[in-house]
Amino acid sequence: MGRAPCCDKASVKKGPWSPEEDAKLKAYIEQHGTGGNWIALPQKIGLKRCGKSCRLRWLNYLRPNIKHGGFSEEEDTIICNLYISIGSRWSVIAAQLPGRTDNDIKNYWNTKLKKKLLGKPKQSNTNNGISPSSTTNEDPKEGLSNSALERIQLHMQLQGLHNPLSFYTHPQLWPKLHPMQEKKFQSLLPLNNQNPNHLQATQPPKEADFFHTNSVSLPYEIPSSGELASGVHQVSNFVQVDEFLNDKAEGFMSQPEQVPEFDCFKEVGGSSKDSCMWWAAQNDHDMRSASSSNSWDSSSVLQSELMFQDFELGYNL
DNA sequence: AATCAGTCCAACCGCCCTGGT
DNA sequence: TACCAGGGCGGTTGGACTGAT
Repeated sequence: MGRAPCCDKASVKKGPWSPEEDAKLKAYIEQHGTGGNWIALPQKIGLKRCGKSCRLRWLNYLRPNIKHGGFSEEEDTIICNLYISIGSRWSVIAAQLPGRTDNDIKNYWNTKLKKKLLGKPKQSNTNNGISPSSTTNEDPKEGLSNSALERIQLHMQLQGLHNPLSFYTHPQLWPKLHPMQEKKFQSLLPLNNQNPNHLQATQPPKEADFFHTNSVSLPYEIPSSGELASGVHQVSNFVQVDEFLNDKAEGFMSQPEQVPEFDCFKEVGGSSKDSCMWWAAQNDHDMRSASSSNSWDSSSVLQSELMFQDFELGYNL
């Protein structure tokens, strides 16, 4: 079975667009608009292209005011913050960057920015053995999504830490949760660990407990137990954290009173930009000077509805 | 000069969502 | 309410390009 194709694949042209095809498509849309039907559009103008292909070509290349390449540091900041907050929702991220397309941002992230931010695998201890490349394999179905892993890594770096686990040993660095989220987060903790004020374990975890609880195996190098200080915030099931990060956990959305300020936008547009400019130190990975502010407000995911509104504005040209 | 590996990015694929009937 | 077509989106692919050997 399977869904019927949107067009006759045998009779449509694939591959790179020719200047003539571009000109045809652009001229027609500028004059008549899309007519609300991409599927029928190529037949109208005599293009042997799939309607979806036309739509993609228009949105990603022919649309007016499209920018290609040359991402600024401010754009990097926005992309990074939004990726941490909402994950790989490229269309939403693109809506915050005028002239940028989701495809462009996605490509930029996958080919450049991710490497720039997470760094390449190193033998040194500058990133404590965490290897971005290692997050792309090793049976991801048993653990966190790659996206969630990257976001955790990025957030750790945003905290300006060499040792990712030290994040969990410094409660002052933990992200500020919205009361509703904190309540939900508490429900993910072991019963003996539900102190709403401290989010601290009552005893040090065993080695690698944090990453291996519930047989979830993470592709991280786990430090020795000696590196784990007491007070580690232990979560019983990391998959639940993945859901938490990915906004899958119930009870967070669609309640207007839960919509807080969107910190990352304040930082980008406001004066406290310092906390986002941490990659300026990318060459030496010296994050010690980075802001200690809790720039990652997990509740920012609650802003997705607002961002979708922006997205609509951005694409309803 | 030839070959290989890595990078980049335009374009495609296929699933999910939504609106119309 | 169920079904269907089209739109939207994220993930992936393939080919061109570049740099290293």
